[in-house]
Amino acid sequence: MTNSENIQNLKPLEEYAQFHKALAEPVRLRILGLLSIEESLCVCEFMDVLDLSQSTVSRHLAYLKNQGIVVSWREGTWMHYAVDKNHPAFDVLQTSLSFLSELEQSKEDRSGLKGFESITKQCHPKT
Amino acid sequence: MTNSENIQNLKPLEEYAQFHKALAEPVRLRILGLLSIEESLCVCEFMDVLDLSQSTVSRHLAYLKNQGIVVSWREGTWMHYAVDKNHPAFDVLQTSLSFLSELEQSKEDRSGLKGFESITKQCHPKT
DNA sequence: ATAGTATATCCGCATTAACAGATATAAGCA
DNA sequence: TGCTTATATCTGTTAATGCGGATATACTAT
Repeated sequence: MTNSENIQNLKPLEEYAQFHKALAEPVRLRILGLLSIEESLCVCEFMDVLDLSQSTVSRHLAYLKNQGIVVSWREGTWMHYAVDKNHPAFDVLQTSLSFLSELEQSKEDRSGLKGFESITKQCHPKT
Repeated sequence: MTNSENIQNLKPLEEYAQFHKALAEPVRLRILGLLSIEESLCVCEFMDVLDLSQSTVSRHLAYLKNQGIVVSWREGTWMHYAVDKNHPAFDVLQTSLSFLSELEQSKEDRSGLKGFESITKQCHPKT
């Protein structure tokens, strides 16, 4: 029996690969960079800071939620997202986000978030 | 000026995303799992343990080398590979490999490596 | 019930990436 | 020099994935 015949052992490995795949996109890294300093954010905050369409942001957030990296909850019409501390590989995620926080782009994003908050606490209308 | 207009800041972020992309494939994770316990291995050892073709193993090793995650050197006809401790995100890699080492598949791969060594110290001929 | 706002999902398009076989290249030995 | 062995690269195929616009769904206010 070859080493890879035990399909049962492959599944956790593939899930772990998917975990890294979730972090393998600049957009999702930037989202996580923002979520690591803010308890919760809504989709339009991401839209503004990242300069991306609503559907793009929504899909990436769904991706991260599907991988169990973020949790979400709805308050009225607003969705809130936060990093999930119960993820099996949370230590890896934490180390990854520490490294991410030192990147200039991540600092720039966070500055953009602060600027956002100073203008309004609510989402601005779409234009 | 929007937050993402500073292309100079995006490059390190994209490189970091590529780093995670290198870890986002089960085959490459298994390769790194083996390299984290063996100083150096050659292509046919990977072929045997992973049950993959020579070209597939060679390409994945090239991918990891391109990302600066492994280093390689040639001794005669044999190539040797090792994890690169000088990678900027080595801490992240180390944490990732620690988590990986707890997965059953990784343990199984390492057992397969030991079995390989006990049979022969040299690569067996292709059949 | 309807309109407004926020979010989720679908669609078509374009790009990326993994696979093994075939082939090219490099090093060592007779 | 030619053969053997090890490794790198190319090729065609298949599958996966990101994008924004359009549209569907959910919640709130009137």
